[in-house]
Amino acid sequence: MIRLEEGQSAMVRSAMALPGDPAATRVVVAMSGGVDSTVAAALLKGAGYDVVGITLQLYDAGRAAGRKGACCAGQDIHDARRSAARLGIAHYVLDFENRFRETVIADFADSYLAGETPIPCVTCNRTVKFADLFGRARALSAAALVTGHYATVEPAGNRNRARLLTPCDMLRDQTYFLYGTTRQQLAGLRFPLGGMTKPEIRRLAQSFGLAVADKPDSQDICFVPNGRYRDVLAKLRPEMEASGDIVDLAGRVIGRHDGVANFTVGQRRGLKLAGAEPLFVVSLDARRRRVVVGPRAALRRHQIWLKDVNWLGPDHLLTDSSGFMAYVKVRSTRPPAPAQVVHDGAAWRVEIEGGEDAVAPGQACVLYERPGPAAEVYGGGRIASTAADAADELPEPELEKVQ
RNA sequence: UGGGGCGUAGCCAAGUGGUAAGGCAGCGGAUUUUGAUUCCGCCAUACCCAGGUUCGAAUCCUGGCGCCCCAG
Repeated sequence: MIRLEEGQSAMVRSAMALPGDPAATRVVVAMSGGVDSTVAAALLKGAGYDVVGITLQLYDAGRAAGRKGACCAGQDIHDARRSAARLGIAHYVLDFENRFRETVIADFADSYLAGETPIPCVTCNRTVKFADLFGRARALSAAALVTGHYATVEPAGNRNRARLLTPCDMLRDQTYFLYGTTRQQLAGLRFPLGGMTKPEIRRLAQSFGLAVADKPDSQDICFVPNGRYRDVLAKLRPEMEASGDIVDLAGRVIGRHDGVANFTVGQRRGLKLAGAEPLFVVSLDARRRRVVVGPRAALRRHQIWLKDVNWLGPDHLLTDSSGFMAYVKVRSTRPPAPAQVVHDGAAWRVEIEGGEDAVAPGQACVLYERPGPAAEVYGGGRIASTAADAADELPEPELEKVQ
């Protein structure tokens, strides 16, 4: 039985921001089998909610069985089931394999085929987790769907929309993977770990006597065994194994590669080209099966065009045709950078003040109110294309310097 | 076959008598709920070959072999 201190319990209820008696309030917790979502379930149970745990089986359980750091198959499902039993909550495992294959994995493969670098986690969150799983939660009369993400949902309250905010523990910020969540989804979502730090979660897991307390954090793409995403692609889309030329910035052929999908913008390793200085992938040309490489200085980008934008921020920001100021992230692991965002009809353009290196089409560009914790996530989109700077020219002095 | 130069790890390259720098590539690890980046570690008992000089040679000498340049 999980017991929380009175203060803790109040904190959890406050974070959940649900009306009514917790005991009469059902919440569905998406339990991946990892520490975070397990502690989330434990906290809710401890705070008195009617907790139902759901674990999704997303891909071939056999292949990933026993693999550390995965989620949503094999060992992780067992971990989730065992944790739920220990917490004394109802628990269901739902087979979403087909749905996951048709949406997340298919999109993953198509994106690579187009010469992009996809983020399957973003697709998974907005479709399988927050659409399909959400539907099941509603069918169970749940007041909210809860996950172990490090992020914060601020319910609508008097405002006409819920807000997505960065968490307290910016080292664990997962909003980069959540920008695609719709306003409607957001209204029914809760992330109770948003106010806590990872070390705190580990300690809580210990104190609750959870077997997963020391389980390693998940990493790598969950449905890719051994981190070799190429093997998965080769099975799904054999045509992606086609070899092609590696060319320099001037278009000269300087090597061969064995499949565009093995590379992403900014990548250094695997080119097998020895030179005076390291070479990086500057762009991919899927149509001509070309990998364009250049020196580090050629990676800098100041301008980005977005597609499939999901807007979560205040609508008044979109009324000014000259755009608005925001802080943007083009990868999960770097702090957001100041930028001007111009929204012109269907087109979204982002001008990053200092530029960012290695901006890969297919990756996400997420817009923030400001850097740091408790900052609003304005939304974001997929990176469609990029330009070195506003004038669409490479910065000459830098290029000369490296030659 | 006159003259000159060069031959050091997969590539480039430092080292001119004292017991093999560095970069690139590669491999391994750390970091990372995507892909990358980054960081750390590993990576020539061996310096084209054979003799010789020397306490000691990749470094000096002799002879091969192989490249390159100039000249005719």
